[in-house]
Amino acid sequence: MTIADRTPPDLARARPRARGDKTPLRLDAIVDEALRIIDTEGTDAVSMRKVAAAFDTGPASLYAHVDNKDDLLRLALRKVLDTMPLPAGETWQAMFRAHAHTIRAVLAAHNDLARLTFGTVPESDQVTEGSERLLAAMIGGGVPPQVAAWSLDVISLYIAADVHEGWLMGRIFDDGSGRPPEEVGMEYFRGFGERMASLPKDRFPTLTGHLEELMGGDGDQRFSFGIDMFIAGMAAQIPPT
Amino acid sequence: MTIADRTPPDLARARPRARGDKTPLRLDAIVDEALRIIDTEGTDAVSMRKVAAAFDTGPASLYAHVDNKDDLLRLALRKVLDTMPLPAGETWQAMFRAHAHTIRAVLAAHNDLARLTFGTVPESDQVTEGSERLLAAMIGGGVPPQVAAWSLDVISLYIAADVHEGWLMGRIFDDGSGRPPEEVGMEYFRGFGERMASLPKDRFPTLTGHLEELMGGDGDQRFSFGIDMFIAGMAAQIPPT
DNA sequence: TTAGTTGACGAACACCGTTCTACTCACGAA
DNA sequence: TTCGTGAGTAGAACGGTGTTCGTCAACTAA
Repeated sequence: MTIADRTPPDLARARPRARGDKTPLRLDAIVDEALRIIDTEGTDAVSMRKVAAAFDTGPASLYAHVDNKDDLLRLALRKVLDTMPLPAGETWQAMFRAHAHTIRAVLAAHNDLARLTFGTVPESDQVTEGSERLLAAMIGGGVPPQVAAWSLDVISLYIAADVHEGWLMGRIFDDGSGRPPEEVGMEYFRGFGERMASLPKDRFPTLTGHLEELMGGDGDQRFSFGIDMFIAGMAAQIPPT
Repeated sequence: MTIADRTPPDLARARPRARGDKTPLRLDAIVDEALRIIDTEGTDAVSMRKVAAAFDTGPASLYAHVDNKDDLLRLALRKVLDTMPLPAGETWQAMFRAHAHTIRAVLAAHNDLARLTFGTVPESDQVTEGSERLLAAMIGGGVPPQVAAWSLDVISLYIAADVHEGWLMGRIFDDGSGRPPEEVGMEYFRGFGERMASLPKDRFPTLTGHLEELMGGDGDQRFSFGIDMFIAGMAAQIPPT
């Protein structure tokens, strides 16, 4: 996900047409349905047939409104990005940190939607506005412009990856067995911890000697850690006054 | 991609069975074929039918050797991870930086294989060995153990994401039109630059005032930047002696 | 040698994205 | 107001997907 592009002004592309006693199809309703499926079942569960079924029609009807499935997913992503709060904070560090957490929360609220940001330029005025504010704060705070500029891309990539991986890990815990996710999760990590503990101590003395550090921390803590390391690294690039 | 698990000792699970005058199926050959398809067409191009076709049989025949397609992909990933060079360097920083670049290069040599690492624990003795060396170097160099431990996960995630995004961007440039990728790429970035330059200067003064920084740098430079920021951030956690 | 196990494999299932074609509605021009 | 046309709706079909089921026969162990 790199620097935002402008949001095109008009989301409608096809005019709704009567459908007997059914509600005419509208692009925004189609996008909403795609997003609803993402929110309940994840991005892979979105199929043109499933979206169309929600409108009691077949997949072919959607192609008057979207180019293809990727187009539909792109529009779903855009809808979410347009809800992104703007960055705020007293210092560039506080702003950067808070905004990173905000982006993560917004994306994470939509299962693995975040993966749609990989390799794309988000089409959202809101995100562009956020980038402007963040960039201004960093540069105003003394961060070299090149560092500040590249940080926008790098941190966006990191956030999207973190959300995506968090979602995947969550699916491991929701294994469909009907058992509570907490139970599945504890079992998973117990098994993993046992495998780590069973590493040969003579071959892997550092790993086995720091199991607590390696195994400790939840996803939020690890994410915060990564963001804080990055911020500290950027701060170290500020020339002395 | 988190800390490595031990590589199970034996890759074969089914005994090859005669097939008339055809070569009996073997798991390692199946995995090799999957990897070959990844290397030529990317991970999505791997289908059980396509893999099976290489052995002049149908997809059902593969299921004696792998549980399912995900299993096959997991084994392909493992094969690549087992080729990962071990970290080396005079300082923990040099080692960390070099190894990050090495991991990136190994993964990037296989199109979007990197995405298979998201949300998984890699089953590779080689990767475990590498983690041991890197962790020892960092802790030996004064990095707090908790920082060092979490850095392994965070940086692996960042690398995989960078490789994956790099691949996606590469696909944009290989648009199937037969035009040289360099030409397609230049056109893409020219278009993007024009859109950035067309942002309203009064609304986005910082973005428009730093187009050169925002647009500059290739994927390698941006990756290096991210790694170096992270290393600098970690170094800032080392207590004064 | 015999019996049991299981690898190989064809058929089929349920699903997928998309295109093609026909019908008909809605809009714009006269 | 009327008529022509473009395009939204939608069924059928194409070419594809992962996987299961059932059958045959190769292989191994006793």
